[in-house]
Amino acid sequence: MNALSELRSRFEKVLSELTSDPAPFVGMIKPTQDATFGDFQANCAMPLAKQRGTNPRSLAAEIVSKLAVSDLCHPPEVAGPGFINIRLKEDWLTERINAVVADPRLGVELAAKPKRVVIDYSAPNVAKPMHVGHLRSTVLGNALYRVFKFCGHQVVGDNHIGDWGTQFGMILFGYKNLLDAAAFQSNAVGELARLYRLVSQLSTYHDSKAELPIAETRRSQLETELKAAEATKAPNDKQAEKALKKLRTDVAEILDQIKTLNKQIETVESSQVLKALADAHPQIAELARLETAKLHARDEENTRLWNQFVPQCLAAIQGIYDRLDIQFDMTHGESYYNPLLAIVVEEMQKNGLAVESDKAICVFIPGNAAPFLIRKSDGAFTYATTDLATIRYRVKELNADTMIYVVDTRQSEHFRLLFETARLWGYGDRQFVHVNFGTILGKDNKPYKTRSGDTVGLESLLDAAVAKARQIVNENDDRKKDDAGNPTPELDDATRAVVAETVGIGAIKYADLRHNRESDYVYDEDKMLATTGDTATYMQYAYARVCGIFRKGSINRETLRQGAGQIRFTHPSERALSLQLLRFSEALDGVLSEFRPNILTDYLFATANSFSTFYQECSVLKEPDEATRTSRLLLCDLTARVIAVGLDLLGIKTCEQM
RNA sequence: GCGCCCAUAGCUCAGCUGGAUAGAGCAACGGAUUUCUAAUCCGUAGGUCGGGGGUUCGAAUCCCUCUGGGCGUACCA
Repeated sequence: MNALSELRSRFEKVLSELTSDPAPFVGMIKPTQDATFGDFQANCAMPLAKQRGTNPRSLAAEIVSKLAVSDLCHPPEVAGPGFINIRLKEDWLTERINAVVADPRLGVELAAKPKRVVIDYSAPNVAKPMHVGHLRSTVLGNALYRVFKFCGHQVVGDNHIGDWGTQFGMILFGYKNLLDAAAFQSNAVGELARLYRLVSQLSTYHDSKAELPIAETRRSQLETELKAAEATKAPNDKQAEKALKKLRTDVAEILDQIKTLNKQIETVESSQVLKALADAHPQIAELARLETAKLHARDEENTRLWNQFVPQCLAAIQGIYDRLDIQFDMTHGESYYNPLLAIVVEEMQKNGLAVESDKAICVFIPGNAAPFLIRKSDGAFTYATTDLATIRYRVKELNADTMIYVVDTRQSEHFRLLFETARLWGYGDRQFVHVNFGTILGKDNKPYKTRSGDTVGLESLLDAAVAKARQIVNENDDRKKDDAGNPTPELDDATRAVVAETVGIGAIKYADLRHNRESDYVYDEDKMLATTGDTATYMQYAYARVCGIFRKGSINRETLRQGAGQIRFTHPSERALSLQLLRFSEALDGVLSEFRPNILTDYLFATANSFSTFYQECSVLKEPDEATRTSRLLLCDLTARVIAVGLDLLGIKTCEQM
């Protein structure tokens, strides 16, 4: 048990005498923000005194007097308006840290009540190559997957790929009408991706052509309105001021839209080849939709092509997963649930949850303006239907009690409606969580795109980061010198390549995980691969430095751990590092209770920092006193294990040597 | 129009179930190197937590309001 939960359980005994619901007050015991107040502080006396109408300081004193904690900390002190400050005893700390040395789980207990969790993450579309938009769901979801698993929960990682939608119809249409057979022969997936882009581009072109005049009409309308409003506006009329502002924004927006439309038209019309194709296929969007419908209706040819394409696309995606070290327990795409959809809709209509409206079948949830649409007016099902069928499958077949969706925050409304519908449908006893996250932005603070406006492919992103990492690895290794100042590079070419891959991929993942998931963040390669600061590299480097100690001292870490040596404190940095290492499980608890891996990145950064300070202050191999040397070696070993396991839980790898 | 989210140091961000002088990293400035890997460490400076009001012993955190931004808004997922 970690120090925090130990303290909390001791406090709970006392607090339960003072209140019928001690839980929120127990939660007010936290690590101190400022080390001068000790290691932990309890803030519960003030609010509890308010509740009981007594004096907070004397209540704090009363709590302290009843508290049985003399085995683990110094007598708690009451400070300020009623804070209780706690400093752990060295004896207790050394006992705990030595226990953790012998613990392969590093002091993290398995969950007492394991949950049956399904985590739905990554979910790319097979029709198009993975791009920057898939990064967060993949990285965040996999980190949560790993932490849940490590903490003893039964986890199913499910990749709910898009293999059944409109996009696939575009591929089918493209394959039948626009195929470059030679290209398909040499690189099938690449050609399918090109076809998707092409069909998508051509149908956008026709849409834009149709929309442009409408937008122009709207523009002149708005501009007229704006002029009139400007002319008639009385000074100091706040209402009119506001309306005017709104009009100006509207005009700016419509101009922007017209610009986009013109650009899309221009792109096609500036190319003779594209223009000819566009003219040859005026109904392309509709025909592509028809292909989708035929697929759904089990058309023989489309089914055959689907069976041929999907495995190839999946194999291509798998290449990226391998490189990112991402695993799933199952990959059930949308197609998997297709047979269940009609039943779901029928059932929901029968029990009155869903009704027909404008020829579509909808679930109306009170308090929500938009209905939850489970069948379109043309008879096709939507992703809402699929998601409902998926919930039923996960409950019935996988026995899930918790279902986690790692999906962009822009889909919040969908999940609110989905979860509410699921509750009405009879799954109110299950926990549903939308682990939402923000957008990855470019340096212009707009969604990250290439200069020409295309989405950025994930593969090229990885390649760029790894190439940059390779430069850094080269520079660093070439800089190494012996005492006489002669260069002594340590890494051969193959090793440098491995280190670069580890550092480059780690940098991307860490940059994603360290931010509060709900915030948007700016993708900045220079920053994530900076050789200084809060980056994966910093922790990977700390780990490599520890490994260097063992390598140089020819020390076997297993033997060391099983020896009779003990960790003891001879320097403040040893105590600080030990306390930090003992907080590992607190960090993991935090990740799971809030679904926030950034709590773990914070912890690991603080740990590596703590280690770096210790490393600076305390020599290990050169330490003459053998007991102290062994103590420090044990501390090094434990630090390395915590950092390596912690990074592994984030899906980030380490190198013995950098 | 309706709804959701955001605004914290020069920059990028933590902190948000209310708690002690608001924290990191980068950048700036000053120090540490006969190195167990300086891809490091130590220190200094930098903030009316967007503005205003309210609740409270106490507010970056909760409520109201204003301003500025982002996103979503029934048949794409």
